[in-house]
Amino acid sequence: MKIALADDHNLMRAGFKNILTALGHDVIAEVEDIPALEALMLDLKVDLLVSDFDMPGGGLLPVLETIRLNHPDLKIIILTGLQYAAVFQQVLSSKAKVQGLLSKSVDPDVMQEAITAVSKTAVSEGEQFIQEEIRQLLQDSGHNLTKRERQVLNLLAVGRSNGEVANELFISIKTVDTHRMNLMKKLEVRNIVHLIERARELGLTSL
Amino acid sequence: MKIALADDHNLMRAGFKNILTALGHDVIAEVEDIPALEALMLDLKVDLLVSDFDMPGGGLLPVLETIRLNHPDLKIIILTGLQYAAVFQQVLSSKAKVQGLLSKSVDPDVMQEAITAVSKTAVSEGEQFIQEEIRQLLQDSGHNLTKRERQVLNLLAVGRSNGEVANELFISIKTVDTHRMNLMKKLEVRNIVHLIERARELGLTSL
DNA sequence: TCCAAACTCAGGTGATCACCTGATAGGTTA
DNA sequence: TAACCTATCAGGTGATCACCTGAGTTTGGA
Repeated sequence: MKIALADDHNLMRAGFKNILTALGHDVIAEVEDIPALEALMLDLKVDLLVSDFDMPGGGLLPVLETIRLNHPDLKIIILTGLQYAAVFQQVLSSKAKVQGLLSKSVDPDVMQEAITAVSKTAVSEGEQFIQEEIRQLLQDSGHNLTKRERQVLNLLAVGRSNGEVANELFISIKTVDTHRMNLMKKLEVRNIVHLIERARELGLTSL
Repeated sequence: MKIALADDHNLMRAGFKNILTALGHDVIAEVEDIPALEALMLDLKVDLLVSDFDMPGGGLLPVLETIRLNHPDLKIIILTGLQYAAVFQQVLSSKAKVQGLLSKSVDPDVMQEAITAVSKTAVSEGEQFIQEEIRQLLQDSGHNLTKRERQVLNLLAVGRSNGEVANELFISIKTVDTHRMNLMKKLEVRNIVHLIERARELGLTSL
């Protein structure tokens, strides 16, 4: 199996490479940020892409979606050190059609299992190998914010005041206030700091 | 060289192990959280401890300080994925007398360099191998919060209001207000969200 | 087409925040 | 001893937050 590796941590990459090589695969390319990944996949042909989720240089998913267009059969396994339910949801529901989702704390054994499982089924079948812990986490998280509420939350999370949010979204301060109140009710908090904190935990902000 | 490895990410550990083994060292123990590390080092004799900084189960440095008491000659290299100046400062100024400080994005080559350098000098000499990037970061960061200001900041960072901080520290709300104002001046921000954010960037909070 | 949800906005209230000046007291260092 | 920093607290002001009720409009789905 020919594999491309993406991770911004050298040591992590070196580790993967060793593990993957030990499993009999060929790591034929490595990159350490999003732009490099995008460039690499323009003309490279690999069977599997193993990529870290949080790398510098942009969002991973949009790039993966682009890559997917030219590589309909490429298997993709994503690793992440993050523990936010919504991150996982984003990954799983992305048009990039990711086949595997693992936490970095995963056992090498489970990783091998994931690779085996992923390599056996075609991308078109839509099968996904999701680590047990992640599956659990996804079940536990229940939130249902509206589009507008997410927008407001994102702006609040980067330190905007009610007034500033109102200006940026072209709505009244009072409307922002209402959204904020609804957000706090839904997320069960009583001040901004906790609101932001909770939002991050759920991965609702744009990080 | 007999080495103990501590990291909560299995893959990372596996990677280290491969690299270290390739360099001719013996990884004779691995742990994945702070309590396990503490327990392990009670009676284990190794030459070098390679440890991740941010692991579950408590703060690393206090445990290292305890370990140091029984292992005056133990070499310690710390790795971290965090990019906060104060984290580095804490590590470097700790009584644990850490010999090496590396980012996880470090080159395996540099890691080898670090191990070599560390293994050559005695702990008592106080030499420290610090990765170039970290050295840079340390130079760029200039802040000087007082003890009380740190306390207040830590409480604010976990979502306490002025009044709550006042109660917990047995001081007046007005005093808290003054501290808060001074904090905002020193950290050059204009509201709590940014204050907390900035504090985290600098690693001033207790994470 | 009709309902429910989402989005919008207003009015009001008390608490808290952000910002200021000024003051007292203890500790450190020059 | 003087200068300085730290920590404490007070008074005040305008802005914002947290919380509530109520209500009109738009939108999407049944």
